[in-house]
Amino acid sequence: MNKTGKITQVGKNGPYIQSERLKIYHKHVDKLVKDGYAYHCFCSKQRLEELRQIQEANKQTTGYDGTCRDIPLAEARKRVAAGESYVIRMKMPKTGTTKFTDLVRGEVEFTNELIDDQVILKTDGFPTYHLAVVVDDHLMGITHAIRAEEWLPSTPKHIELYKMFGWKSPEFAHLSLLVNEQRQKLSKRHGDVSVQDFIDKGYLPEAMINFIAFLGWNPGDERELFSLDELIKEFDFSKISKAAGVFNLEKLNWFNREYLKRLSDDDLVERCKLLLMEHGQWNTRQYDMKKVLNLEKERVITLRELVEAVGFVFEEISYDAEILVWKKSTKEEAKDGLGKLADYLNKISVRDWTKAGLESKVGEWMQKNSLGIGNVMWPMRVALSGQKNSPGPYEIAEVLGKEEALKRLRTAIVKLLNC
RNA sequence: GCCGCCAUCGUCUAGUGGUUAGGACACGAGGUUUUCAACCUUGUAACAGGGGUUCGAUUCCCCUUGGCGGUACCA
Repeated sequence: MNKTGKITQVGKNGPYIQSERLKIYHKHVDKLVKDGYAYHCFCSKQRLEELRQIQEANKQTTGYDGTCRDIPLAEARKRVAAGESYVIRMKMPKTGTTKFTDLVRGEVEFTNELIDDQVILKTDGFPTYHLAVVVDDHLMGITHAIRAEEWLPSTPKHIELYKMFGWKSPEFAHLSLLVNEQRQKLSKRHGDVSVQDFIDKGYLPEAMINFIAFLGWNPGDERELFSLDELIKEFDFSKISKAAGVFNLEKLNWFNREYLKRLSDDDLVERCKLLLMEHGQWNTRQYDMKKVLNLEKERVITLRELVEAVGFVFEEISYDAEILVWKKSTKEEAKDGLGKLADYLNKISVRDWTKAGLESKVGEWMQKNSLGIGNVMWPMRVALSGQKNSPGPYEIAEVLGKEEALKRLRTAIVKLLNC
């Protein structure tokens, strides 16, 4: 895909757009018809519909009844020339079974008689998937058809088509479905979300890949964190599980947090860039983005949550004065402590204004003056963040810088005076 | 209905003819902690049921049950 979202040609077996391959499909269908492996079917949709209803009413296997199967080719051609509309169906053998070895399921066998004469070319001249997949895969040199389990029942049709063309069929591997909490196949119709939705929410691609890969595969030992390269290196069909996997959001969240934690500062900033721009917080020179993002990195699940969580750094904070008071403390103590703290902090040089510097200096100062959690630590943290729950006071102070931190402390003191 | 696939903790799974059935997520408890997270310790929790085969089955076979998928001029 290019920047405008248009699919561009990459391989050397193109064209890759179905409408541009119509001639190819027609050529192959013609061959099948000529060889007696496919036939024109003139049955109307209406007749087919009625047929199915009757079959259902009689509890029979539904499927095409073969009405047009034995129309001589010459006659069929005449009817086509006369303008009758038609489709082309493949002529499934009526006897025997189709057996194949699936790379994940092992031997699978289907009774041919029960398999429908599948439409391979529609009235509008387009192929159905069944024809297209076989023709394309062969022409494009596909060696392994790896697809979801929902295709397993139509595989005999594909194998039969390969035989009709005289081609070698690829290896088949039918992967178990990914299902939702209700254990149904994941689909938009059930309100399930797409990969793009997760990316938009700020899930990391590598976490998604790791998570999904482990839904149905694992290395056989207890390792869980795998990069794409490692997955490729260790992958083995025999280790794919056959049961459907439930898409478990909790586990994805865990993976995402693990990957988030491991991101380098630079990488983290880069990945949050777009999100920060959305919030109008990208071009603020005032703060060091690496430090800002590190503030909340270990407390959130997604990048979007991260950016939202650090909002308090950039925005004017508003909060209830009451939360400045620690649960085991009083308003007076908070006010008093905050006042003393502001005076003390004012004397600290900008050079010492780091998390570690503040921690040791303020710690020492508190000890000397018998101050602590209730009158300093808690109110300070709330004054800086405006939140009951937040990162620690010293790290926020460092990020905000001396000037902004002191401003927020003074605001808090005023708030306490007025309530 | 018919055809097919599948079946170990709630979830993802490891595992073997004889194991205290292991791990991870989630959950519970305790610890650490100025809050929330994080972190550490720890706990609860599974072989769907019934028949075989076998000295012995969670493991191999059959049946049942259950779940899912397919049954289109969709993919």
